[in-house]
Amino acid sequence: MPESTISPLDAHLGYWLRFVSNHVSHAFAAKLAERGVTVAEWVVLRDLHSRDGVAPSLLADRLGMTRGAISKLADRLAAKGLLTQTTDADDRRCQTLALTRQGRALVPDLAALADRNDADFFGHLDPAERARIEETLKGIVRRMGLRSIPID
Amino acid sequence: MPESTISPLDAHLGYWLRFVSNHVSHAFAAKLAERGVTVAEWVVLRDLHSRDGVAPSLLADRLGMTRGAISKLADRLAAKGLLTQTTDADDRRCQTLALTRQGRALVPDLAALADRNDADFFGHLDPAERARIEETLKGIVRRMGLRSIPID
DNA sequence: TCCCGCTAGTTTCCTAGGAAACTATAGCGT
DNA sequence: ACGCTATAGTTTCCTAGGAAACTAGCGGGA
Repeated sequence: MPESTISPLDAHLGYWLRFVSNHVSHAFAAKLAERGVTVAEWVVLRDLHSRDGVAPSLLADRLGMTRGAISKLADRLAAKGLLTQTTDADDRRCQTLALTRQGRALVPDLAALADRNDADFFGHLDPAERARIEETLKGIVRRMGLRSIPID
Repeated sequence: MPESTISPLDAHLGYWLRFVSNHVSHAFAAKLAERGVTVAEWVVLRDLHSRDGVAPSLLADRLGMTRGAISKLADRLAAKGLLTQTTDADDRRCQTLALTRQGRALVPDLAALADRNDADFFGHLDPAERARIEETLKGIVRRMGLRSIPID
């Protein structure tokens, strides 16, 4: 089969999506790193900020990570003093993750970084174009029944 | 700071980009896995199919990976019999990576999987919308001076 | 010529996360 | 009450890749 009949990598929309998405994430990761936080950690912190006091397994489900990964992630965040892991009194298998004061205080700060990062990459877009792309992406999520919050 | 004034995760276009992009990649990875190949390996194979006989460091540069990572990746592909690593005769520090017959034969097969994967996610899009998104993404790549082929 | 420095590739150590086995606890059925 | 089963979380082992130290080989300058 001749080279010319085989799709090049960049013939796929998925390629361009990943290309941009990777750079957006890496840039964001670099910004977060200055605060000593990873992207996965940010997602957990942001999630807990809205709905504090959550079971690890629920978090795993929402973030599309395994319970094992969440277990370690929670340990790391606890070690940094950003959240607490409390074993439930009535069912000692379960635990509840909650932000510490420090963790809660950090979130707005990190959210500002997220805003800035998004503006860096997409701020120049015509708002209508931006909205159209967002709608298209959400449409794909709906159409394909995609669920997990993206981490990696 | 009240919860309502802090951007939610999904307020960012980068979030939706990553959301879709992750699922596209995971789906593709699953398809490739049936052929015993990873996404990173596919990218190398496809790249070598166009420009065979390439130095690892050049590949590292193009793919935005470290030389160390390419070194291991090349070893894996060589172990699978898909490429050869030849030390250059005139400068014995350098080596040349080239597809084996088997590696070359595999590429069209994998390219078909890539086509199918892209169609699964984006096939339903109005071609004009698709083109517009691709153009916007390429515009960001140009505007920000992004370089590496996306792997992870 | 001999060293110095540069370059190509490798190796080691580290991190993050998945898979699956494992532990502890709860709650049900008999 | 006793066990069986399901559930929550942990741990172990594995993979992939980055960072940086390391090795080998080349070539230039004194």
